[in-house]
Amino acid sequence: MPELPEVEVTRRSVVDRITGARIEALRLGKPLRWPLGLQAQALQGRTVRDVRRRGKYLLMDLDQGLLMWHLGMSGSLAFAPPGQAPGPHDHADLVTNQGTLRLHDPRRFGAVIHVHSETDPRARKLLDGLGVEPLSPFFTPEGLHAGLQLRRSPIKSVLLAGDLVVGVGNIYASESLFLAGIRPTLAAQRISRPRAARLHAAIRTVLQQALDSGGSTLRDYRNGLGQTGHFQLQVKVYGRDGEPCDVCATPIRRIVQGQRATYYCPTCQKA
DNA sequence: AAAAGCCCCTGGATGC
DNA sequence: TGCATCCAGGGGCTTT
Repeated sequence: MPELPEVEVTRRSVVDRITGARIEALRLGKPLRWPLGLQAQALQGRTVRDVRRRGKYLLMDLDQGLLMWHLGMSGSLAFAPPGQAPGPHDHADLVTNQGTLRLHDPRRFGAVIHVHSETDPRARKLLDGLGVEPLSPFFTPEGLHAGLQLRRSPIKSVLLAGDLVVGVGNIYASESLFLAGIRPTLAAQRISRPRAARLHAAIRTVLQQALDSGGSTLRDYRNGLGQTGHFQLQVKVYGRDGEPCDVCATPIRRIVQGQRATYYCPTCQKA
């Protein structure tokens, strides 16, 4: 679920309130994807300095150490109403003097990881292979084109892989390719320079529009204030199998690539 | 080194 | 209503 826009919306909705907070406890529920790393005890008394985002990871800088969060497929991170006990799908409570940040994650693909710093081997293992941030100045048409030249996989799979450009998940990969007019099955290396430039622009446009809409809520997603996103109301192809394309009325098609659903318009997205 | 598959887990929708 | 099946926004790990 949570792709770059959802993670970024979450970050923005919690950063002000959690920054400067003093951690009283980290209470864990059912096990998440990875073990915490250090002792939850070690977090007691630490102060939150900042919350950053790298790809789909939230990086919470502490006065000593770093807390990494991942929302997986079904996770959301939000302040719990005062006094409300954790439910069956609440698996981590960061209790602070400025409120309790609660990770709600029914499928438990999410993670909370405590490391000494970003250069900790455990952190590096997860962060080192990540691609460029699509909304940063380091994401350029030339760089994208050069990276695509090295890949023979279908462009949709390359976008999803996250080692070239981060944060583009299953919804936004389909949406970006639609906006760029590129067929998801096209081998990445066959994308010309001008089309790579269009794709570059499309990725930025789609992610920015999603950010402006507060992300997409298909089922579980909520921001740090418990609010849903609305970008799902603007999708052109994702989840619209058989419905007419907004542009040309051709029925939208659903295929499977790498065990994930892909949606596209066979008319608007030629090869 | 890149690419393809497998798997983690739970709940909701659909179909019989 | 009950049960089986399929599907889901991610991504690390293993194998080829």
